[in-house]
Amino acid sequence: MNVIIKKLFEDKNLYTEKTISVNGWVRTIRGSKHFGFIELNDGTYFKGVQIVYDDSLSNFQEINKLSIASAITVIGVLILTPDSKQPFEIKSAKIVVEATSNSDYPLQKKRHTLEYLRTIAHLRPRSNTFSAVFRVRSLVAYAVHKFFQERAFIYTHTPIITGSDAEGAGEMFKVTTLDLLHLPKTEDGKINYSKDFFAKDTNLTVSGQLEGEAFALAFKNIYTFGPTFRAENSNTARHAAEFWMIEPEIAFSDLNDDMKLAEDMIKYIIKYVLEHAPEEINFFNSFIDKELLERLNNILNADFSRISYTEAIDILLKSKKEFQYPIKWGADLQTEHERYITEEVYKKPVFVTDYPKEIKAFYMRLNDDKRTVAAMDLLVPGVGEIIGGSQREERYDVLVERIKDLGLDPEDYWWYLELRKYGGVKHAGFGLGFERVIMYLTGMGNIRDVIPFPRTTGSAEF
RNA sequence: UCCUCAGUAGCUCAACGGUGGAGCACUCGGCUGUUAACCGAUAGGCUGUUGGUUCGAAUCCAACCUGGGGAGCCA
Repeated sequence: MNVIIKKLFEDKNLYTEKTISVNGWVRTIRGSKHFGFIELNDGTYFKGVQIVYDDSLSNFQEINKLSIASAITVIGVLILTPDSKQPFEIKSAKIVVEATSNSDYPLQKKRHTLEYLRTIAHLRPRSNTFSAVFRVRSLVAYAVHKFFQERAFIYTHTPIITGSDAEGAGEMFKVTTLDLLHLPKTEDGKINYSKDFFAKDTNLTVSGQLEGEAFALAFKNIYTFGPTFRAENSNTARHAAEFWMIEPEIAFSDLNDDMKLAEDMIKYIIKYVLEHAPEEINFFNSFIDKELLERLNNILNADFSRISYTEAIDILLKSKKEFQYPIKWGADLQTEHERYITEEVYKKPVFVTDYPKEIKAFYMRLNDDKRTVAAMDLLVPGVGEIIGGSQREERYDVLVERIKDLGLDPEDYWWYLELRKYGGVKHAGFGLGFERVIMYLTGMGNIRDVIPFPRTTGSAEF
């Protein structure tokens, strides 16, 4: 009976004293003259199973010389070992070598730096750390869907290639089939996009929000979950050129409903991962971030704080702390300000709301004070901004004014504006950086280490 | 893009103006319960690149390349 290792850990009693077979790769091997031990990992579980072998095997010499990463099939009996480090092991009766490896295998039986592991992105998922990271990543993706589906949200696939170049969320990657060496030009010397594949200028999406709003005004509650692209020349541990974003959009809802949804979702995800990946979380708590478990548990039991931008400015002014950047109403909060508020003042996630309209996007709803908009950022200790959202401007005339104020052309937003003409109720939404959630849940400090094959400025290997 | 730190054996690091070392890994040998196994031996290098200073440069200087940390931009 062939069994995956995950099953062995889930229900070891079912297999105790039974003959089973397992497939897997050799993580480490400790051989001596007449017997030896193999730690076998098949990828289905964070931990591996210990294989005991001795010279009763016909191919004992071959097995004893296996190098790390060799693939084998083991047939043997599962034996409980309550006095050892591992709960059970397999006493092998037969070991078949399925694929050999080489002595120059770059992953050694020792600690490697994360920087080195990045240079071998094709092999790093076999390491403990990355095995745990990507197993958690898979779980979180599932938890996101589960959370929304349980609440009757419609999963919406917004376009990856977008014709709207005015989403305003950053530099975009151009999409074209034009011959870059022989670009067609118009009479005034500009590139003639009418000759391009889509007969217009197109880019990779920086947000599915505008299309998401269209669907929210048809399905009430929707969410997107897909790849997002930013061509910013960012060089930080929190930015990637290609990342995944979750963007719920809820109709008949205001900013408070939006924040409630965000808080519920974050807590749901944390709870789900704590329940379904205890081995991985314990590993992160031991080797990556000693305070991870405590922090995650605290969040489950605490209400997220909510303060307005204006209150945040007051707190910063009264803090008497020396900041590199001056505090002034109207200026955007700097990273050092955000960190102070979430890490030192509140020591937990904080929603900051109602920012000055000048520093936020055109689609955010203008508050009655005419100075601020119904925006919210969720700041969390260690990672910074994890969510950015707002109530959307549903008033046609106000929205047109805002578009014009920012020097944009209402013509470019014709369909977005039309949504306000036909049953355009109040609605709100937010964008959640998927990778930033993974960072928060694992304690990993660099976004490059929570994406299987990360794309960042100057780097698209693999 | 800016600031800052660092590039030495496969990996992690030492040597900081005067003949480049260690641990681990690899290879070989030993070992009857290991679990980052242990013990012994062998081997492994044009010190990121290019130029400069010097009798002499891994070491000092400059530029570039690559990577880390911070900032801006944001998710």
